Amino acid sequence: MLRLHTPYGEACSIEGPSWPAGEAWRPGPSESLLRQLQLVYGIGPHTEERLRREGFSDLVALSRHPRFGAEARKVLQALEQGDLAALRQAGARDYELLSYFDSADLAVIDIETAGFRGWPVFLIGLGWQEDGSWRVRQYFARGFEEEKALLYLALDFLQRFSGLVSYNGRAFDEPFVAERLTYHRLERPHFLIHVDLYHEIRRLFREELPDFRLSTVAGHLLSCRRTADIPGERVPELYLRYMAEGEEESIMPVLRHNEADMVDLCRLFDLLTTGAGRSVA
DNA sequence: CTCTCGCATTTCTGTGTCCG
DNA sequence: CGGACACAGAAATGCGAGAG
Repeated sequence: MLRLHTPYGEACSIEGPSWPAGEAWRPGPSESLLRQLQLVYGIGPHTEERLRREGFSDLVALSRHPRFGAEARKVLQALEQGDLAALRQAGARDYELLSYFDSADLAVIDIETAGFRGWPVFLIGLGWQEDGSWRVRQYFARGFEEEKALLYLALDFLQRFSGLVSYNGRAFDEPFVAERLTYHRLERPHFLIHVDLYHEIRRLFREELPDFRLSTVAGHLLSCRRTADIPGERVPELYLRYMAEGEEESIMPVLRHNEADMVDLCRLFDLLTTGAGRSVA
């Protein structure tokens, strides 16, 4: 555990594991987006199927259609220019816009907090790709008084990334951190894309999984079993005990839990984007 | 051209589920 | 406990074909 100095006091960083990443992709419009006729206003599932039967297999073909051609050309232009706002407007999800980003521009994030609302954040796990490898790092606050320094360190590190990857982070991690930044009068960072794997995995594996908690999903899709992991709801209790008693042993299960979540998240990301990550890290 | 009917799409409303 | 999103079903809107 490394003690780091900031303008707002001290916090800690912990270097995590590193392992080979899945194959990188070439940024640009993706094939699957080009085949999505429903990006054109006025086309739903039924019309898309009918158009396909008539031979309009992608947006390029549809651009010659008498009725939908003009609108299809607009979508094509947005695809070529990488106009993320227009593509979102047309119905593209952030996951589908990933192809416009280099994998090195994305940071995976998972936070641990002392409670659900109004409580401080005390641990921020970050994962990223560097030279073809995944790397994981944690920023840790040993007490509530170190939260601002922790946020400063995480923010400083995140500056080099333009996108976020999380699990339920749109609803939890991002608004939670935003609220803590406002509390500490720190500026909120802006990301061009936020891929929330929770919703994507729910859509893709709706029929196959009993529930969609991260541990369940990782157990099924990554064939990994966590030994002696703590459930998330015990995190606040263990952190409060750690602060009261100062015993490093009480917080170790939480640090390991967050690290395991981070590794699982990075590997799930690899699995969805490149099909890699099935092997045990 | 105008009106109407039937179907497809969009919008609205409600419910369930994850995160510590 | 709050908030974002997916999904499902209902209500509203839009479009095109056919008849007068």
